[in-house]
Amino acid sequence: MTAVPDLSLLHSFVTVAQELNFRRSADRLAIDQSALSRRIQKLEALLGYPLLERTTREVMLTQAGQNFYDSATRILSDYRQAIGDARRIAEGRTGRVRVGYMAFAATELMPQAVARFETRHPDISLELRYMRTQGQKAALINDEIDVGFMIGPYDNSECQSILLASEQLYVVTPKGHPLLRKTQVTPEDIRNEDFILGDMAEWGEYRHRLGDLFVRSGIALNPKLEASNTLALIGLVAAGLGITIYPKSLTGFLGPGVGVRPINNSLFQSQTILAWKRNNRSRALSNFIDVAKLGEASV
Amino acid sequence: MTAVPDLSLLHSFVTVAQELNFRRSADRLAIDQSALSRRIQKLEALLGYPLLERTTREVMLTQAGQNFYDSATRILSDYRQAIGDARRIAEGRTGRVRVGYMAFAATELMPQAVARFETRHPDISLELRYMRTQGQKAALINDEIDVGFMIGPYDNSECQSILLASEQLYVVTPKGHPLLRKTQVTPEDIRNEDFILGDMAEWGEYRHRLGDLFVRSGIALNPKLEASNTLALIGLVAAGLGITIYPKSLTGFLGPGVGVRPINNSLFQSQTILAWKRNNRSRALSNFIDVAKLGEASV
DNA sequence: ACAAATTGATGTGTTTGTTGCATCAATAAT
DNA sequence: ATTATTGATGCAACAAACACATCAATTTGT
Repeated sequence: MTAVPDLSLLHSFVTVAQELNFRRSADRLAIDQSALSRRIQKLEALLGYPLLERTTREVMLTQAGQNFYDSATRILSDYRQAIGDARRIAEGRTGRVRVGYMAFAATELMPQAVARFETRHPDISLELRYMRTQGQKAALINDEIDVGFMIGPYDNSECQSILLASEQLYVVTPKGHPLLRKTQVTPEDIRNEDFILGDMAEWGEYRHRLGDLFVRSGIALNPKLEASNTLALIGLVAAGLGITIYPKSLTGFLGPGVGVRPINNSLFQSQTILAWKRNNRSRALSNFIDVAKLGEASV
Repeated sequence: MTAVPDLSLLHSFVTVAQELNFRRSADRLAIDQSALSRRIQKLEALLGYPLLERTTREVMLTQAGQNFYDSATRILSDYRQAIGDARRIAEGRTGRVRVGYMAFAATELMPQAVARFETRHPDISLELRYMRTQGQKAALINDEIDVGFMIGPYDNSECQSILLASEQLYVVTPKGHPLLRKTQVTPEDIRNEDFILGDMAEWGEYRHRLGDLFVRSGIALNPKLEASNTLALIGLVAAGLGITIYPKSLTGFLGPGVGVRPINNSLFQSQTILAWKRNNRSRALSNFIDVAKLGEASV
């Protein structure tokens, strides 16, 4: 590894190269002229070639010195830039937060958090990535995202999370379905309905959560059909092949062919959490979390 | 001006960021672990923000640290590159030599020197500029060229020169001219000839030199015609309007309409020198001079 | 469950390197 | 000829960085 002269030497040289006068340069550097003279000597000794041509009356740059000066100023400037960049990141005034989000947060929670964040922290860039809950968990562990809007709860020693929203689940039925005659339905009401759900690949975590809910309510969850596409799923419901269950935030996006009713049971909630890795000390991230908390569930 | 941490600190940080272990890093840096620990502390204190997250068992980069590391490696790499570039220039292994040349050197001296130089120093680029002797002198003083092939001698305290060639002067006459009956002519033979010379603007230095020669030979130099263009000048000679005087190296480029004879007098020589500024310490230049010397006059 | 090893941090005396002061020789200006 | 200014240098004083020994915290090995 090549010997790399200290920055004090480099800075001294740059000053002398600008002033072409040791005494004035020494004044600017606030050191003695002799010290500066020795610094330049040391620099040249380390490099192994002269940078300055000096007589007792005049100082001028050698060709190598001219070239080195050009490089040195650029390097010092880059260095200061790097220090400033890192400072901005450390202070959270810039940087980047990679945000994962899934469908249930896509309509309200994530957009609102993002909107608040952008006004408060315009210097911090956000990268939004649509990922399902499972993918977000893996992405968090692998440091591919910094924070994720996902279905909760999530217990993992490496991660921390807060509950952002607990929203009522709704049944989605074809238009004219008997359930729509009531203003709200109970778990009992849907015990014998046919269910159409997204397949495990697409709805993995949600399916697990729903399965859990039904077990705890003493109802069997037997999906009659599976659909891998949301539009297709709603289409199947509208076609009268069965019903499905959606969180409230998505009930406004279902089109005209279906009707919705809330499930009147405190268990039938979908929790959306915000999760991040504990060891991620990014200031930008903590800023994002703070902002996202403003929409936190008051439950 | 922002405080700029020393390179030893920067280098230490880069090492730790790579090893993520203080002891191993200290070994690599060949210093004590405690010294390294303090270096990192000092760096962070200078910057004002932490770069590393350390527990007693683990070291990891903060975001600012990661960013700073990326910048730091690039900066160190640029720095080493700059040192190497300047070294190559200092050693004359790269660089640029601006060469001025005039007509008398254009056919042999300059091309041969350039050819030798390009094989020996392929990394050094040459810039060739056609200039007359007077122009070269001004260009040397003004640092517009590094070295010049010109008519000598040249005495100037700022410049140094070596004699490259001293070539015989030839009379150039129309075909069938009486002087051509002799194998060589004397100054006396041309005492009463009509002379056609280039004008002062084009032939300035050469005219001065010729005038000097004629005075020292006791012969008046009365140009009958002046031409500003070399081809026109030779045309006028071929047309029988007079004779002119050329150095040997150019006698092969005169076309069919004229004849040439050497002037049998040791004074009638044209000296071509290589001149450069004394304070030009460019290694590339001294390399060029060394190569050009190989064609030096043995006189 | 307990001892041994490994982590980074810290207290302390020593050393190395840098500085400022005074002065020098060389050169330019007056 | 005198004076002022240039960068370089000898030397003593100082400050910063260092190695050594040790610490508390934590993991590893048995």
